Amino acid sequence: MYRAPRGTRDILPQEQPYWRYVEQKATEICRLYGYERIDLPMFEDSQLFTRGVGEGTDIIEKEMYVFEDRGGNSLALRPEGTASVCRAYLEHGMHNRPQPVKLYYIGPAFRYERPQAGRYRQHGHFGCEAIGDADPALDAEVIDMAWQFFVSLGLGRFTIVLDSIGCRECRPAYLTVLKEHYSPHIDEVCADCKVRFEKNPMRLLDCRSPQCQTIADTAPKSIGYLCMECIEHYAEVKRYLSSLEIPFEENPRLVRGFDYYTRTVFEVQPQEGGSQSSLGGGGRYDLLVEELGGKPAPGIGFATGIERIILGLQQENIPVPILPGPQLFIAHLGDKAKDTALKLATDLRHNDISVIMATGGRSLKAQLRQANNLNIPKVAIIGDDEVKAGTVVLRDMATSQQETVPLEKLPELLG
RNA sequence: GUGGGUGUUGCCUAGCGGUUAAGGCGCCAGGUUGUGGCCCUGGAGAUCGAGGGUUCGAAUCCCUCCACUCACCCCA
Repeated sequence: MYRAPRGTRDILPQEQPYWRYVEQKATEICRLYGYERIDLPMFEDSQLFTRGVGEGTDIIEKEMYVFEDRGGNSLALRPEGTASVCRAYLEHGMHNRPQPVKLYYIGPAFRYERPQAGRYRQHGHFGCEAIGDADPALDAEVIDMAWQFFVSLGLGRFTIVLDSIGCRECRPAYLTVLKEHYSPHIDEVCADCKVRFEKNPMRLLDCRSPQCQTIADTAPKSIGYLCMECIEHYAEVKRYLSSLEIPFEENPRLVRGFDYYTRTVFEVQPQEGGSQSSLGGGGRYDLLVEELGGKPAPGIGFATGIERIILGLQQENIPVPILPGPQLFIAHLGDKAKDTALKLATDLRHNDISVIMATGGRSLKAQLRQANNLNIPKVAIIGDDEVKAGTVVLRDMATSQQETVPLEKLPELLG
């Protein structure tokens, strides 16, 4: 028997209310903040991600679904959305639109990882990006947006963690200092850190291996080596956040898993419970558009994992709206009645009434049982008598009351 | 990639060396005429994750593999 591939799953009807709820909250927040929806391809030229996200990252090195199509092109299922949005920004000349361009997307992302609670190989992403403005007020607005999103969902137990990791000007000097701190101890650190030291020294900081803790704890922090502009930018972001009364926690070791980040980085972390350390995250990427071959344009954005949000909703017992089911079930007895029933179902649907008609030639008893099991509030019963009289018996399933009504009165009785 | 846990019908579970693998939920049907839910009766549905081994005999013991799951790593 076939099964869904490892790390993928079916989102069954009973779970749909959660997805609809999250999507509805996401689109609502985006509407309020003036973000427009963009739908992006699920696969791209794999180079877009290797150049954008960065070659030294886990996502590119071991988690990307790369494949060659029949034309010999190297493509990759998107592991995240930011690179694609930047590509679209360039491809469609969006620098000619009023800046910043504000876009959001909802859809799956793919990473080849060992699945576990809240982690899938295909997972739902909601993200938004503002490209074309370096104003720290925009950083604050994006963080505010993430905050308001989680608040509007009803989630209570989460924290915003904030850091600044410098820019093209100050990062090189910082990395030099960081490497100087590590080089006397390079034999003591874990195997991963030895690689990080060479390929991606920023990542040394968020190693959690016990043998690296002391050295990571005592390592110089990026915020101590920011240039004047980055210091000011970071101070402004924090000032705006404070005036918006967004609580945040600074963590000088927050690094994030993508190479494109500059200056502001942040993460939304659950305070407890779930083993996954992040509900969402984002940051500024002032060099990415340029790195992808465009005229320089700063950007900032964030992305969230929908499965993890839903997990949080379920853990916190947050009720979500139920989705409406059919309003009417049509039961019938006899061939003529069946003809009438089929036509009635169609007429009612034209009047925007959701109808299920019995099929399969079952007894009336069985048809009513089915209506009951489907939780449909009203049943129209049509037999030979009703066909002759041009009526139906309309039964209320909750009260067991029923009355005979003319066919043509049904739309107004149900509408 | 590394480690732990678990695999018996659509779902939950019993059985842990000896008849046709049992029960609950759900599904389907019946309990006289055209009426659901409660109750009663019946039915369908399981190559006991797969392969191999031990044994007169394996769902049950052993080995291998696979899947699921949780955690690490990393991330949404």
